[in-house]
Amino acid sequence: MTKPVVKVKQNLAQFKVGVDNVIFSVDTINNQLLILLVKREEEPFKEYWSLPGTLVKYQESLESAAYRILSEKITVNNLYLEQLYTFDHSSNPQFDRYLSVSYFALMRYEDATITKNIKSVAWINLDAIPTLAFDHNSILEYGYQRLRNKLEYSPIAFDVLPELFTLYDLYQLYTTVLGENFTDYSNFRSRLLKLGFLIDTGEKAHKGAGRPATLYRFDTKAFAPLKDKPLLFISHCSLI
Amino acid sequence: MTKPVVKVKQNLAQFKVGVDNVIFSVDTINNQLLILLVKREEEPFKEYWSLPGTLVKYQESLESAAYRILSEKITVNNLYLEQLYTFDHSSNPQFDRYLSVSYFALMRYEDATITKNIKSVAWINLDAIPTLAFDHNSILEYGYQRLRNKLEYSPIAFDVLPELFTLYDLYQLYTTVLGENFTDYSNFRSRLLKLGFLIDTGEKAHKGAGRPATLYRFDTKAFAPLKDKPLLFISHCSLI
DNA sequence: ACAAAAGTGTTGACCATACACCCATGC
DNA sequence: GCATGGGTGTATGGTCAACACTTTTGT
Repeated sequence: MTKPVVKVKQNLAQFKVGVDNVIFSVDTINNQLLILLVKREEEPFKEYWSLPGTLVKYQESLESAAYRILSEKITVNNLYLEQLYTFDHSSNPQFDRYLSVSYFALMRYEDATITKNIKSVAWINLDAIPTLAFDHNSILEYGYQRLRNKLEYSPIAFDVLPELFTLYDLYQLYTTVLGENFTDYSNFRSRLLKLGFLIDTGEKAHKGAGRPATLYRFDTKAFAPLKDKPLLFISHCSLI
Repeated sequence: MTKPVVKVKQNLAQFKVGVDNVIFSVDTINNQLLILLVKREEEPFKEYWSLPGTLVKYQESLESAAYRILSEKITVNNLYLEQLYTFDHSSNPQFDRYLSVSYFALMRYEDATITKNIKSVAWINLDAIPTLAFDHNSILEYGYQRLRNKLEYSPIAFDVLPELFTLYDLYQLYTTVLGENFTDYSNFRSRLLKLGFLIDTGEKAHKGAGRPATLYRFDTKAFAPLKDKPLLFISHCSLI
């Protein structure tokens, strides 16, 4: 960043800055991808659903604001959050200019609970998103694209899963976001294990009937050398 | 974006917004990747090199500001530009808060000329970047990562190349950015042609001795169905 | 004729896919 | 015993990297 220079102050725009979050949760049980939306109570776009957002306060960083939005609506243990894009809105020049910095977040549905006593906040299925306030539909679309890319190329799944998880948990996370037909479980399994950053803890998870599943742990150190390599989690060799 | 709501004005931060550009140019003749830097003439960081930046004026969008920086320093025909990241700087609370929105740009070195009469602006080899002002070294690093990713996964090369180009032009662009050993020319060639979005114009480029090269054109329509497919331009199937 | 630049072809090793099959547990 | 969920194995076709080879031009 270039710090403001004193002598050129006259033309400079003053900005208000808002943060809007695209918050995804993965419901692996019902195989749903959900978005957290809030119903607006004021004009403009009164009664429309919108992405949860806020204006940035003094003494609060952008990222803090993003986390504040989250914590005002839900409580969650494991999540992934990153900045998405900054949208510029050349609004009426008689008002302050307005910038919207969007963030996207991912978590498991089972792991997130909407704070009590908050009405007009809901998890809505990605396939059933209505027309949202402002340009939030396109922000959401942009966030969904980023989510898919991140899941394919980065180990964000392990920020979202608990410390110990089964390979089936992982697989379900992937299929819910990317669709059922990106690869079958058997190949997914051998691919991930071959990469060598999943540690067999020896512990087993018992889920009712059936053979108990091995619990794995993500090994950050073993993953480090692969950090800059592309295309780790899914295979996309076929060009068509 | 959520529009400012009137009743909660007291706590809100006011921002100045700056734009900083990471401007890459590819010198395919000398196989160099260059960055446009400017030498600061004021404190802080006087005499340090820095990324070209500016504060955003009234009536000017973020992207306009990014283009303004460019056009004040260089003239260029074909370029690719996109937003990179928004950096937050919780500076002294008695001053306005400051946000830096960074952009990255790519062009060919042959195609870009530094505007006359501008001193202390230079193309500097990526391998010889000094310590820059502020946190510009990390912004640059972030931009370089994005550049490599974009080149691998998106057709940005065709925004940078002229309308008609040879496959060797394209290959040199890739090797200069990604390094010599990502694939050899023969394989690069057959891969790209198999994808079917490069049109043989029939025209030939004569560069002194040697067989004349076929000039190709990028076919946007033929590319469209591949837009959302990952991993088009380089192969990364091998996991190690 | 020869060098230089462009373009083609071939091969072995490896990987992805699809699918069939085996294992461990609760009831 | 058997349904249920977890895990293993294998054959086939495709892809890629490496490298040798051919074609077309200028001098």
